[in-house]
Amino acid sequence: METVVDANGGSGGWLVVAELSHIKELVRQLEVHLGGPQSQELCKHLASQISSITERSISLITSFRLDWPAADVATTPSLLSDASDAPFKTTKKRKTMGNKRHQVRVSSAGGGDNPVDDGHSWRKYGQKEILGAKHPRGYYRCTHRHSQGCAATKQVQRTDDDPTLFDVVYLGEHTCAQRAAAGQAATGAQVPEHNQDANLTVKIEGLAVEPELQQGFLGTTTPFGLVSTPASGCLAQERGLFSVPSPSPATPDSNHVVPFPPIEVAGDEHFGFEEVMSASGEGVEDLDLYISSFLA
DNA sequence: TGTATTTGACCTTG
DNA sequence: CAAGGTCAAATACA
Repeated sequence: METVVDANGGSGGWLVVAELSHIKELVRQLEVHLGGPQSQELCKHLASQISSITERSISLITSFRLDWPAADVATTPSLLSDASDAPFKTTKKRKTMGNKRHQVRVSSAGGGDNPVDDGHSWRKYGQKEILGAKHPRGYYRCTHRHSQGCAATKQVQRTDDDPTLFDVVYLGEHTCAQRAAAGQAATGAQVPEHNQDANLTVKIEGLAVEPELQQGFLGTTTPFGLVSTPASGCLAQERGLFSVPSPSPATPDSNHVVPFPPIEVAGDEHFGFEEVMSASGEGVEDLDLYISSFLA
């Protein structure tokens, strides 16, 4: 199993997260050793490490901001604005159901139309040709829409430049009690077809820094901060904690689904990772502030 | 036979 | 009015 996770088509996003995770750990150590017997030397050493890692993170952030594909640049500004929630390359702003919106970019090596089993069972209810896009957009709603009134929907669209890549937009919150089923879905119990999680690559457009996710995400000890703990509920699943079938060894031709918090666009209490990256263009001091918030 | 998908029509929004 | 989003009848599939 090989896991390819990415913020912008490279490995920079995860590297930054790994670095930030490292910083957080160092800060924790710093707090522990403050006032201790050898605190001065130790704290100096830790502070110096924090400083150098922070600088590395800054350069990483800066570099993959420059690496942004044109399509993403076209899309991203709208994602950062509450007033504009048009997905992908659209020119029209349209109000869609619910306030919650997350976008992830997912790749399917299997080549199917449904790129990822995200732990929920979805029912397709429409498909539409989108102006300016080479591929139609598929519309999915939660299978439990009628039985439990679950309002979650998602939109899946192949990217223009890479047919194996999908942009997936999650809209609305899952209110269904599908938690148990979601766990089973990783083993193929709930999703009747297109369950390709044995052959998947997930590329992350960005991440939201949510308190509960920070803890799981940054506090993890797995490589690149992959969260292997089960999601705490339907909501957490919906927020993009993709199911992880098994942490098996990497092989060149297979991937597994990666848990990762996708962009959360609407939500006052959260800020997106891309906002952090935007801040990098406005000076290091601002960025440090953002990173501080990130770690807070 | 029940459930999921397809697809054209209709609705909503800017 | 154009384009995105949803509905629902027809169809496919297990």
